[in-house]
Amino acid sequence: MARGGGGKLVLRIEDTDRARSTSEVAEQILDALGWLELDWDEGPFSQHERGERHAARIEELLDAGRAYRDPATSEQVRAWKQARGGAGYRGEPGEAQSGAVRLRVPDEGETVVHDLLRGEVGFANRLQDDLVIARGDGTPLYNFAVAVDDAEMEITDVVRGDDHLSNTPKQLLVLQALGFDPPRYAHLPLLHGPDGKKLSKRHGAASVQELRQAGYLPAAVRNYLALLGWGTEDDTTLMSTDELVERFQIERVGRASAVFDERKLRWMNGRFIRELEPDAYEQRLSDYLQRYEPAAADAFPAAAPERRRRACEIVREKAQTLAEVWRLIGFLFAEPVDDAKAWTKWMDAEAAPLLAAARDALAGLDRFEPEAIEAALAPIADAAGVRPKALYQPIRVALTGTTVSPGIFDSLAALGRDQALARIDAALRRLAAASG
RNA sequence: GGCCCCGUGGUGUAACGGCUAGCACGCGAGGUUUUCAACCUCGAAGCGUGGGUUCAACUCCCGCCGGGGCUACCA
Repeated sequence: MARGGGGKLVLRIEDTDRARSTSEVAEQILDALGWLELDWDEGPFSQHERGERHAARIEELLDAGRAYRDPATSEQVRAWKQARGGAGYRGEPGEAQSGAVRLRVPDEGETVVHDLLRGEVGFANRLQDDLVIARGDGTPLYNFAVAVDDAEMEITDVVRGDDHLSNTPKQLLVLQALGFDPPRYAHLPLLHGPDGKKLSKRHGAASVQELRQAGYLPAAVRNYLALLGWGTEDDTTLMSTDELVERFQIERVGRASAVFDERKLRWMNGRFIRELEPDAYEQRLSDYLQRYEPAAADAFPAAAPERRRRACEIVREKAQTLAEVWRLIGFLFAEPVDDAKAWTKWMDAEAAPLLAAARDALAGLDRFEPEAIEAALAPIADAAGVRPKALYQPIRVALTGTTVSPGIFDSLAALGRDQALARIDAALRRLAAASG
């Protein structure tokens, strides 16, 4: 956790899910980390070794008399507490040979968590139950396993969600019983979804994948996330990852939970995506389409490099996410889509002569480039005494099938003269057929 | 219920106890304009609440209200 280099971050995947195995969850999380462009390796501790080390530590505590076996059921424990005004449960050390293993918690004093963000948070020991560190069958429980792993893996800093703050005294008690020094703790505020519910770790991994699928760039996601619960003194909003690393200070992170607002992420992503170099843009887009856009998966890579580059150029200023791109440039790689509403709105008797005039003007051009195309088309609407839109929208519908596309001159040029004329001709034929 | 954390506009945040509480997203109104975006200008909108300390409180203390977390032989 050293700032500015060399630090190594250990991520412990401790989540399980009834429907999925731990390794599936791990795979998903690692996939998300890879997308976020964070390097990772699996580390030296195997699942099997962990189990043996935990068992040894439990024995150690049992032998030292700091833990004991207790057959009490949860109902009995509840009754015990009820009878004592909610005091922490205390079993009968030394009696039983079976049952869960409980750690003996001191009756006096308090266990205080030194948190980087919240200062000292104290928990009275007399209110803390003698916590179960292992089940009757000997398998360890979370709060015990985590504490042992932290100690044995020599974790220096624990940064995790706020929801673990009240687990921390339990872990501290385990560490204390085993004679280990505790790591430093920082409990970050939780994130809430737009629905007001908390975004849990389990949803978290899925959520990063959703962000990926929604067409956001890793750099934008990192920037946005950093600004949740943290802000700079000088109100800087847009920061490269390098700048983030340089400026971020965990001590400045706020303590209140934050609501995840996707609209701001969209805006931010738009800023990042427009900053991308042409090659990077095409690469990102290509990867995205390959993964999420079945209709484009074959068509895009199969197209001529020149066309792909052109498509990226004309769409770049318009799309805020990668997910919006195909909708805008698909017409360059496939036939026009069928949008009945667009057709009935713009393709009428008034459109036919305008389209025909546009077709002739385009056919006569020497250079089929945006400026030349604009110069050729602009007079047509003028001469007919109609708003430019009356000319351009029918052309757009003829080329793309819809009313939304990149700039019409750019679109025409990118499509090329042959295809552009062919599509306008097809539209004219369809118009003629309709009018009988 | 008990324990713990938190509370600046709709959202995310900034502000040595001291300026008309700043910035960003979003929203509204204009502008630009071939669609949708983008972009430019202007605008509305906030310190949960009641006390206390102080010359002075968003900032410190207490109560209340509100939100959240933990209260498992789950992680």
